[in-house]
Amino acid sequence: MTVRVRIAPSPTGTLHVGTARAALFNWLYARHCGGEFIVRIDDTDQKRSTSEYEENILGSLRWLGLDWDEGVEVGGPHGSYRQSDRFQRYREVAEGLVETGAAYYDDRPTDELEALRQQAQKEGKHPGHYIRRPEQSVTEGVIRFSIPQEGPIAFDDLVRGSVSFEPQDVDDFVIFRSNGTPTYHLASTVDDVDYRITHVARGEDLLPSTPKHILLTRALGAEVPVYAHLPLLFGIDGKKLSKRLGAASLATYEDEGYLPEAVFNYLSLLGWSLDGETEIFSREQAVASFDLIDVSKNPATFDPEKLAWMNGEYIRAMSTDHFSQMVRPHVEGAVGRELTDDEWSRFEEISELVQERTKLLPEAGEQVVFLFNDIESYDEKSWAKVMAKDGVTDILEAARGALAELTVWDKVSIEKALRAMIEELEIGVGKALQPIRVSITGSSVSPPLFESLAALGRESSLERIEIARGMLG
RNA sequence: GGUCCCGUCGUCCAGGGGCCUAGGACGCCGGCCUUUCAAGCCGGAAACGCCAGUUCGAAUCUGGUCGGGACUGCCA
Repeated sequence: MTVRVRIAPSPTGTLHVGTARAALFNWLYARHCGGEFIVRIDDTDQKRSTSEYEENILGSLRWLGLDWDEGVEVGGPHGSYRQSDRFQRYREVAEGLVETGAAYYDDRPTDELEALRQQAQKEGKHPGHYIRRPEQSVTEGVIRFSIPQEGPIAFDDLVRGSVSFEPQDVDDFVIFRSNGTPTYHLASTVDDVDYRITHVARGEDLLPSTPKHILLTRALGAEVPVYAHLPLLFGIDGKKLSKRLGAASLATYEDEGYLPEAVFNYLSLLGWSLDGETEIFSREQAVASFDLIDVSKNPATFDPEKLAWMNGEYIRAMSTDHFSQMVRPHVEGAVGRELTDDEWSRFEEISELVQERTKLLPEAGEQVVFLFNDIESYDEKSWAKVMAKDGVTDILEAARGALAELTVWDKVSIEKALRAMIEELEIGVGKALQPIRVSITGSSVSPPLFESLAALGRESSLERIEIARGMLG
């Protein structure tokens, strides 16, 4: 039997990190088993669904490298993979279930239902306890699924083990709304049946809904899929990862300069591990050893710091050419204009040094603006720490003198000249170099100085040292 | 309130009766390297929620307890 798994995002928002992780695990499982990964759009909530969100979601999945074998945009043998195209099908199923007696119409008003819920709660019972099939049958309103009050509903969850619910604790849930649209429970279950989904790996928040889906599936006369309820993801504050806390949307990570490989790698480590030791690994390695049975049961906290570290690892691992190419838009963004190829070659002189110092792509831009723009203002702390000191004027004058004599402007000559100067002045290397650094980069933190001077060029370097010297009075 | 799920360093993940004086990673602290910052290298602090039981032996099995979470909608 071919493994068929799916991710069924609902386009009521951007792709959430938790959904992305669920998609990732499904994808990994499909690839590991040589099965099929399906992307379906659960847009039964027509009020909140938009095509913009759908595009965002699909774009993020593609960015992560999760390709799908069937689904929206790529098609497949099961017709449309968008639930809004299948409302007729759901209506037929719902009405069919009414005919067989598995479901019933219910026209009781909301406040009446609410009263029943409160009564049940007061008695320490499940809220849906009294919301069962009424004596008097009606032919309009919502359609509710009638929970057979027989034995417990038990199943073996791939990550949780055996789980069981008593039928009296499962409410007669609505499968079809009075406005003629299906609910999530109906549409999702019908689709899983129609599309021959074999394994349903989804967030643990859906565990309590699983008995409903199992009963529905059985009422449809279909085989129940294997379930795997994935642990939830939490934000660093210990609360459920939410949009309000920022960065819950995968697209944000793309914008902030994270690499898809790093995000893929990091996400796969939330609730799973390759071997308990290896942190950095390829997609292929993950595919080779991934199995839903190995997914951990406990919820995980999404740690942006570890992601950032991992992103840095990936940045350092790429070729410098590739890095330069990736980082160019970020550098141009920081500089504020497009750079000519001539200017760009200045960056390339020190790109390797920048690469080592970059965790997030945009950081590279900040490190090298000094190469292209004049120093508008010096970093306050840097100035106070290194420039507002005795002897700095002498150092800058000496440095300018030494550098002005150079006929060859490259790293080796610059270093030689400056070291000779330092020896003459009989001061510490750090003490001598820091004022020069602040003069030409505006900050006490920068890429290595000799290379920076070389890349900046003779004219600008001398000029900046002079300007800084002038500011000291 | 009810149902279900979960409890190993601050965080993520190993360990599933003896190999555990509990391992790896991020972060943190200290050191080395060093022209700053990174990177790299070396070292350190840091956890089996608690109580019983089973057993020669429990982080691992069982029960209870406490804590956390999810769900409880004509959202998904």
